Amino acid sequence: MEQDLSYFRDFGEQIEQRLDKLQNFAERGQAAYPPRVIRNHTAAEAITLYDEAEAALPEGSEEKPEITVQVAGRLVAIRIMGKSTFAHIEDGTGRIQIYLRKNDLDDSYDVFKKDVDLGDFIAVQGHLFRTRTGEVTVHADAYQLAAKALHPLPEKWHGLTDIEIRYRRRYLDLISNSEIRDIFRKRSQAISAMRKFLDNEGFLEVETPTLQPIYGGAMARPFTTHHNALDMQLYLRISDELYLKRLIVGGLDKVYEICKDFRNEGISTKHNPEFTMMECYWAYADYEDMMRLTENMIASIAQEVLGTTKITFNGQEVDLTPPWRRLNLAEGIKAQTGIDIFDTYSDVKALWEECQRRNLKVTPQPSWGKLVDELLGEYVEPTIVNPTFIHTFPLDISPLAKQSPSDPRVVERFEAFVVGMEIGNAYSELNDPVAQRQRFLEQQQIADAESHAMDEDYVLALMQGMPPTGGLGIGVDRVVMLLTDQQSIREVILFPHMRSKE
RNA sequence: GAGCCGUUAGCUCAGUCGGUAGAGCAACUGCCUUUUAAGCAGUGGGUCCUGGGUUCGAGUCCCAGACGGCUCACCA
Repeated sequence: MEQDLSYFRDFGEQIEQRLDKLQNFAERGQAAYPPRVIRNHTAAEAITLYDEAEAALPEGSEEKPEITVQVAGRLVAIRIMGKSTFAHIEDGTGRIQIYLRKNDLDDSYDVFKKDVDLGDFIAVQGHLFRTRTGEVTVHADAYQLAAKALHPLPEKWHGLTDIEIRYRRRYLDLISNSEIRDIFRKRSQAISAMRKFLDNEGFLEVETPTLQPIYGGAMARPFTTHHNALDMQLYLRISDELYLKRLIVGGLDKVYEICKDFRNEGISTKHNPEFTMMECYWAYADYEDMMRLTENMIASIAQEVLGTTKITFNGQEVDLTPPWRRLNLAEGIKAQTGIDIFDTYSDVKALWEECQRRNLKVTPQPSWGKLVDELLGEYVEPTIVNPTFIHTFPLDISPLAKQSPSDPRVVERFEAFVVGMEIGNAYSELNDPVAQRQRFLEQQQIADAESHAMDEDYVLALMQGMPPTGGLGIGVDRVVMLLTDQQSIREVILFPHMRSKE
């Protein structure tokens, strides 16, 4: 069938020119998209090979290494000087310069000048040499087009800076901005390091449902979907907490899962509708054990990825070295505001009036815990730079956490903060089925969109008996933000959520 | 969801008081056999985000909308 190129010709002058060049390859009987090309060395390997061969020569030797390589990559720079040309190709390992001469290549040199473009992939065979300026370069005996690019590359000096295009067409961002590739390499390393740490600690990696009949484990609005064959409404998980704790009931004493959670809420520099969460549960541990686990895990990830636990975030020095500071929530609030949430403001009304005076809003209906949380968010969290565990939370905003034995108003829970950002949340898990059912019922009284749903199937699991357990959730994207010094969560998610055009 | 800012050539950006739409890179045509943001000479390339309005005349002023960024709200 005749190829219809009219669609592509509409993309403009430069695409048309490239289509014509594509045609030229076809007319010469050369494949523009061959099934394979020969590539025996990466760019980095070729350079290392030459460096090492050179170093192996005797001191003061006039000899030069004779090494033939076959490299391939995307053409990212071309400098044509009449009958000779320098160019750079780039593969996943980096860049290498290539050198082409009319003398060596004859007709195919002219083809290169005429029909090969910046952005195309080519395979080059030749011997390595070092240029006058000292750069290891492949002197080409032959080259072959590996894949034609129809679109020109972004500008070579400034790269691609348009944020919208960077996110929507991340491949362009990755092609032209090497520091972006580095961020995502670090993200991958951080997740590997997290797995390695948890595996070493004896945790078992498990997988639990993304599609859930009842959503739970967090206070958030869910995405809903529908299963046709079963004709039932399902929710995309907002958390995997309740499933993981069922596994603790089942005797898997240390489990973790790294997965996407989905929350149908606002988008911001710290929130993406789908985000990556690590949750782990540890039988016979409590929230203080989880603090130690958290600080050791984050420090170990930083060490693995960055080689240090001292980092810079937004110009601030941050030390992730354990042990992290422990700050009692009530004491933190008192220190920043003078408000004593247990004494003067121990009832909702008094605290609410105080918050009103300070122009703080709590929706839809204020409870003591929500007001305390508001004060925390407003006055304490922003002051935190170095990692801090804020612990001992109000009970009414913690329906899955175990009540403190010394004070019925609070639970054994902490949130981990670094540079004003919450990166983790953990507690001694509530394992009393009667108390848990009661807490769910109390949540029903609140009856706002984000109160926790009654989950009788989960209560049934607790009725089977769950050992005392510590649980922890870590916002993986935020940890990556921290490690890569990025202020926006979109910079650490390859394809952040975007509104569709039109 | 609200407020502020932005959207001009493939990319990065100028565009004065409302008066013929500009530069660099990229592209095209020449010259150029060790360059590296190669160089030199020349040429082409525009839905000025979209739709209305004001005006003799709108990239520029007004209104509405789309998309994005930041801040706020909700949240991790």
